[in-house]
Amino acid sequence: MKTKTQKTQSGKVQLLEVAQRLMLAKGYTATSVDEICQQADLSKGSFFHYFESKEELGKAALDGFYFRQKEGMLQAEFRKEADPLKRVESLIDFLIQAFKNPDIPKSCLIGNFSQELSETHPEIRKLCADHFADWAESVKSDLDEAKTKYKPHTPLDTQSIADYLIAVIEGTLILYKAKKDIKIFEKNLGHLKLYVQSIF
Amino acid sequence: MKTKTQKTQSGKVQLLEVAQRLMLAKGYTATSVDEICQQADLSKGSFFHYFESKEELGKAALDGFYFRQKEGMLQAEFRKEADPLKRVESLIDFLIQAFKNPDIPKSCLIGNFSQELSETHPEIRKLCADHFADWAESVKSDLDEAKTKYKPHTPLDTQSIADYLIAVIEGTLILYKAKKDIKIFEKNLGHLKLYVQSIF
DNA sequence: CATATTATACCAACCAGTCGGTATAATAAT
DNA sequence: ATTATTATACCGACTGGTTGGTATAATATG
Repeated sequence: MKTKTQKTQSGKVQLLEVAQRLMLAKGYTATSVDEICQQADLSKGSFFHYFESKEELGKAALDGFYFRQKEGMLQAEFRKEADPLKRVESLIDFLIQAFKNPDIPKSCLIGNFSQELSETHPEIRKLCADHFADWAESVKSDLDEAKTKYKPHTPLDTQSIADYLIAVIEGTLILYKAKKDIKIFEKNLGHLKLYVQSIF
Repeated sequence: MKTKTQKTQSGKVQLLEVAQRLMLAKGYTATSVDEICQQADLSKGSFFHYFESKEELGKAALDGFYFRQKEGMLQAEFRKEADPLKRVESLIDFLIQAFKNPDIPKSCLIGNFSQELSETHPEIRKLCADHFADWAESVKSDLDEAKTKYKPHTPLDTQSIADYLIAVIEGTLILYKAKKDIKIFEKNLGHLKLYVQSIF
């Protein structure tokens, strides 16, 4: 019956989870392979059995992070909302609520890696750009639907509005890390929501 | 007459400039004291003559960065604009123009340090929070003036609008580092400007 | 048996920081 | 004015520890 992983997760998954947690908090460079192994209760030999380098682990952690975020979004309740504009507004409300949850890390691996590694790790920079683009695309498709439905008088560049939404989130995370005041999420995302409403 | 430092800058200034440049590009952790010394053409002995630790250098570089940015803002032409609302709009235009200049680094030491060090270096985190607060205060005072002058119908939380402006800038920098497309500044700051106009 | 997983031992390079010392110049004492 | 004292700027070797990474072997697992 208990054929696979009954006591604990596989070594690879464990390493990825620890790496993600540490890198969300301290970034890529300040997170050492040794510390990851320690906290994953595995040896360095195991680490380099699963990942051929720290950078490969970084890429895997980044992909895993984005995949989980995307899954969480797609399966969230607000996605069932029929009206596309309300769906965008609900996305913002969903984020406001999510950031109120103390168990949700106030950090984004894509933003962290983009800031820290864009000049030194070109492949990771590219991955960040791709994930940002994919994220923006999913927002853009709702905005396009809303545009078709509500035909606003002013011309709308939905792509750049989606990018803007991401920038507000990433910037708010940075501000939060300095101030450590959770209210910044509600306030900033509130402004963003008002803006989206104002242009439709 | 020429009593002091006519040929080259003092060692301390040189170290600070190199540190700022490297940390703007690669962050704090990935920038080693050795590399700073190499590029500043000074020995490690000299480094620790001027700074008692790497963290103290980080603080000094952070303060210096903010001071320069603030000076640049205060002396900019748009500050002479009499109308407070136009002054805020001109600030945004000023930033759009500034980011078009290839010589201006597309990076903010306050944002970088906040993201990278907030969990590990509490004193630096505090410094970031203070600088963000000071920056926001300068924006808020213009917004307050505009509020008094134009008496908008909707109630305005000028403090949170100022924070929002900073978040948009910081988030846009992160997006830029991934995408490396300079147009993101004009687009995102354009949305911000529209929002500010819409609420007055 | 063979393959996947884990551990141990090790490495060279690099890390922040220390140390003892020198060269120079400003200041004080004679 | 000359000498003694002190402070500043700087150097480069060195330390203990950490870094990412490797080589090899033990242990599971199928």
